Amino acid sequence: MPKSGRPTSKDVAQAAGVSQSTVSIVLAGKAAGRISDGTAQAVREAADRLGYRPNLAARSLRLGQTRTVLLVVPTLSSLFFGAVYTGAARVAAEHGFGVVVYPWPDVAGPAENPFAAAHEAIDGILASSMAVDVLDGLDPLPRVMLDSDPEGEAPTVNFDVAEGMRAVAGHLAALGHRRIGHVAAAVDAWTFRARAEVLSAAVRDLPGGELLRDHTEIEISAARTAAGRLLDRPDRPTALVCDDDLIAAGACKAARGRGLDVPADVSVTGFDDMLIAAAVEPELTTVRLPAEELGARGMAALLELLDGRRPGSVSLPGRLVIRASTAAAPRG
Amino acid sequence: MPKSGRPTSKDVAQAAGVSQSTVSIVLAGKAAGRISDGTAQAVREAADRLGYRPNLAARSLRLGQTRTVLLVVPTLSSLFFGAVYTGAARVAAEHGFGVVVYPWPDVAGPAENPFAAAHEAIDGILASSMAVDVLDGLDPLPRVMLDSDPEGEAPTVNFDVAEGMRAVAGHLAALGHRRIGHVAAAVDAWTFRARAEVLSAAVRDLPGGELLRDHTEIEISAARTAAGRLLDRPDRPTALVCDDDLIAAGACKAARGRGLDVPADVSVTGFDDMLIAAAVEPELTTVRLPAEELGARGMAALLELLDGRRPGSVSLPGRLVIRASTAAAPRG
DNA sequence: CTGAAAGCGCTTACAG
DNA sequence: CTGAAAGCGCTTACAG
Repeated sequence: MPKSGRPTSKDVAQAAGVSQSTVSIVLAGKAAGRISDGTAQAVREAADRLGYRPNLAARSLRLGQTRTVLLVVPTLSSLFFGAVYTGAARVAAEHGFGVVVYPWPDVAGPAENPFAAAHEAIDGILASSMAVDVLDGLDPLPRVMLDSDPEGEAPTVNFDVAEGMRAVAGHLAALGHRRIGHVAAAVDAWTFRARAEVLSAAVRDLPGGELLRDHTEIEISAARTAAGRLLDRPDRPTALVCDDDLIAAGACKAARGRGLDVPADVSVTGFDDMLIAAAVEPELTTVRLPAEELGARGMAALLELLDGRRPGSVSLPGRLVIRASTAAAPRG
Repeated sequence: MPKSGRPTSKDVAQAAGVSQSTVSIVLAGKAAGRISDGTAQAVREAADRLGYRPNLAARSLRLGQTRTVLLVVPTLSSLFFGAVYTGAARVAAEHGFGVVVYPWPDVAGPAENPFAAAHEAIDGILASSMAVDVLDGLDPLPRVMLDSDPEGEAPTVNFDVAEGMRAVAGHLAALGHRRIGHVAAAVDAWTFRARAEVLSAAVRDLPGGELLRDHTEIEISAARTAAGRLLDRPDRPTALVCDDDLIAAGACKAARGRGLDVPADVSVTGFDDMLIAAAVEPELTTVRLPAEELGARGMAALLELLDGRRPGSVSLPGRLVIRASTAAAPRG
């Protein structure tokens, strides 16, 4: 009978007429061959009756581990990271782990670091799409980097963005586009640097190819402005390759605002294939990035790491999804 | 000097030549008038030098509280809940609390309940947009309900959706619309029931008003189908009121697919004013719901509750945002 | 097959 | 102004 508040294992022990150790062993599922069936049964019944749930703080303290992982993402104002969380949480749950999301530095601000936070009681870290080195010199906890520079110390799980971007370039080249605008994300992250490099190389290798580049925040109205600058040039590109579906949505608005038809006058491509790609008209040709799988594979790798093994780095294929925002280049 | 792993307050005490209690008092910021400045200084230096951070599990165990709150949301596949989290986390951080997100039952599945999860070491619960009674009979932890039926036991923080829906109806009525279709969300939640009731009443009060209603998941292609059913009726509505911006995006596609212009032939309204409302063309007339403030006010209320006070229920105004998807009803 | 004891790292009365 | 001690609730060697 608990005096007050939540029952403890001591209360269960008393109710079942056994010792605290017996309760612990039974409820941990380690009774086999150690505790008689009758006793085990009595313990479980008492626990049920009292509504006993173990105090996790005490267990963590005793065990020196929390079975909780911190997922650091740049923002939750993007469906992408919701999907990463979902994948990570699913795999974690299968192994009795919880996932705590920490949007950083978006919400917490750069001053606070993820490890000074109140929910810092964690066993490991999964960090997605962080600017280079931003996590360096912080906590030495086991860590897997998602969608990040593979040159770092920690194991990575990445998308094959190079392949994705080459597919975009190939698709546009086949449609006869030669003068291509890159509406690039003004974000210091590995994935965007990789995309820019690959696109530059692909256009360079294209006979008569010419690349114009401008930068923008990943946000519709800023993207519209940046894309507009490209479209207002005398040597107007016939295709706009955008680093994100949101940027592509802005680029479509810029085109329409200038009386240009997408895709008849300008082709536009996105990247990610999030919800918005299929919401706008015309629906976007884009590269599908399996965000949920990124989270799932990342968590699997972190669990390996926590288990003392050394996971290999993983690269997940992206896939070109051809929809209605690309068409043959207009005759120049 | 820590033997291995993380330094503890004992290590800091030894390094500073003081007792563990002194370390605890100094680092908790309670030194004033109790510990000499020199000693306090020495403790802080030693802690810095060793890179000491308190073990949260131990602190939680000792204090009987975790300074962590669980935010239960139906899904993270919606920007709305990302915004709720952001607001809640900001207020929580100001009070030294952390927020753990738990998408339920979307990710965890209905079988698992939020309190059996590994990250269950929490002081209170913030639950947003849950189906009625779904949390009843679970953990008796202090709780605030967001965007939920105000008839329940727990304090609520809600949007004034009635006012928002009346504004939509008034706007359409002023534009001359009489035959109005409601593309309603097929989701068992207070907010959607409230919207349906208010819209029904508003159209009933409109001379010559007629309401047609169909239901859909909150998802573009399903919404397109549902809106299509309404548009295919012989008594085709001249306006489609949608329970969500995503549904409105689908409704626009349905209209366009039938050669109908939005807004010349059909007006369409959304609800929420999330990203997508300004991404599609025409941009959506919709009701802006301050999701971040919902999270912030909810957390403030929960903090009050945790503090032993009884917070009042709050209703946050929505605001009609008129954009390009509504226009005068076509002459019938 | 079961129990008594120790100890994880912290904070807080209490003693001096 | 500072220290020694107790105890939060758990799990795991160890003893019997």
